[in-house]
Amino acid sequence: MVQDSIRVLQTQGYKVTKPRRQVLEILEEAQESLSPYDIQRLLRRQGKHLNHVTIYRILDLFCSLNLAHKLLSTGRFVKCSLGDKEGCHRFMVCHRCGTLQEFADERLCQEENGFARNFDFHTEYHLSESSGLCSNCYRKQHQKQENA
Amino acid sequence: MVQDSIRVLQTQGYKVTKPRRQVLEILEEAQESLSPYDIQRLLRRQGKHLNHVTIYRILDLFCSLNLAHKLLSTGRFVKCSLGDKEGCHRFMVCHRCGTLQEFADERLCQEENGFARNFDFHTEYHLSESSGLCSNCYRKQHQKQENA
DNA sequence: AGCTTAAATGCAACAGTGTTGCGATTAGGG
DNA sequence: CCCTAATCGCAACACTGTTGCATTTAAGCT
Repeated sequence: MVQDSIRVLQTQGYKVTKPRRQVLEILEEAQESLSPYDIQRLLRRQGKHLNHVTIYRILDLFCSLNLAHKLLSTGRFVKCSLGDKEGCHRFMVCHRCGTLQEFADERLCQEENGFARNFDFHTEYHLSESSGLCSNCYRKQHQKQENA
Repeated sequence: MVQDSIRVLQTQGYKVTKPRRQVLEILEEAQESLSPYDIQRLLRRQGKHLNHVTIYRILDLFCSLNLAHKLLSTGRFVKCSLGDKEGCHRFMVCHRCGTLQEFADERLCQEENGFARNFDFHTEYHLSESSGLCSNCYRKQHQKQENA
C-alpha cells in the first residue's frame, strides 16, 4: 500500500512530496518492473511531469528504505511488497508477459547462506531472480505447440 | 586457452582478426569481469587501439559462440570457462572490496526451481546475488573491532 | 493562516553506454 | 598476388545516469 510507504517516509524523517507520492503510485499500480524513464513516461501520460533526475533520486531513496528494489538482471525497479526482516528477496519474472511476483522462504535463504559460508563468504543481503514462464503464459505456450 | 577459442572461430567460419585475438587475450588475462570500455582501456595501455563499436561487436559474437559470458548482474563480460547448461548463476559480491565470485550448485538450483513450481512458475533461468563480506574483508573487519 | 528553513525538486550541462549506417580495410581462399 | 565477403573504424546519434546550483516546497512553529 502507498499509505504504508508514506508512513515509512514520515517516521524516517523524509518529506512526503508530490513527486514521491506519484512515483509510489506508479510503482504500486505496475504489474511489471519499470525503468526510471518508464516511470517518467507513464507519469507524463497522466499529465504529470517529473524531471528524470528527480526520479533517479527518489528511486535511490526508496531502495535505501526498502520501499523498492532494483532488479539485478535488468536494473529496473519494483515496489517492495515485503518487509526487510529477511535480508532476502526472491522474484519470479515471467519473460513473456513481464509479470513479477515476490516471495520469501526462510529455509531457502538459510541454505543459500550456508552454502556461501562454505566459501568463507558472510552473506548479509540476498537477492534472487528466477526468469521463466508464469502459469498463464506456460499454458498458452503449451496450447500453441499442440496446435502447431 | 586463447588457442582453443581461435579454433572455435575458425571451425565456425569466422575470421581470426587482430582485434578478436586482442580481446581474447585480455579476457584470458583478466581476473575480474570487464566492461567493453574496460577492455578498450586495458588495450590502450598496451598501445593497441580498438574502436568501442568493434569491441561491442566482438563481445556479441563471443557470447553467441559461448567463448564469453555476459554477467546479468553487471552486464560485464568474462571468458566462458564452463558451458551454460545450468541456466543458473550465483554470485557472491563483497561490498567492501568489490570482488566477485561466481559459482553454481545443482542442488540449490533444483530446490529453488521446485519452490517456484509451487507457485506454478516454470523457471528457465536463475540469477542469484549474495552481498556480504569475503573472507579477507570479514577478517579485517573483525580485527578492527577487536582493536577498537 | 503566514513565516521560516532545511529538504527536495528542476534545470542545465555533462559523462558514460550502447547502436546504426556506411565507407575503408583486411583475412583467407583461389 | 588477387578477389571478395567479412570485418573494422568512423561519425553521428539515442539513451542512461550524474553533478552543481538555483528555485521551490513540506512541515514545524508561531
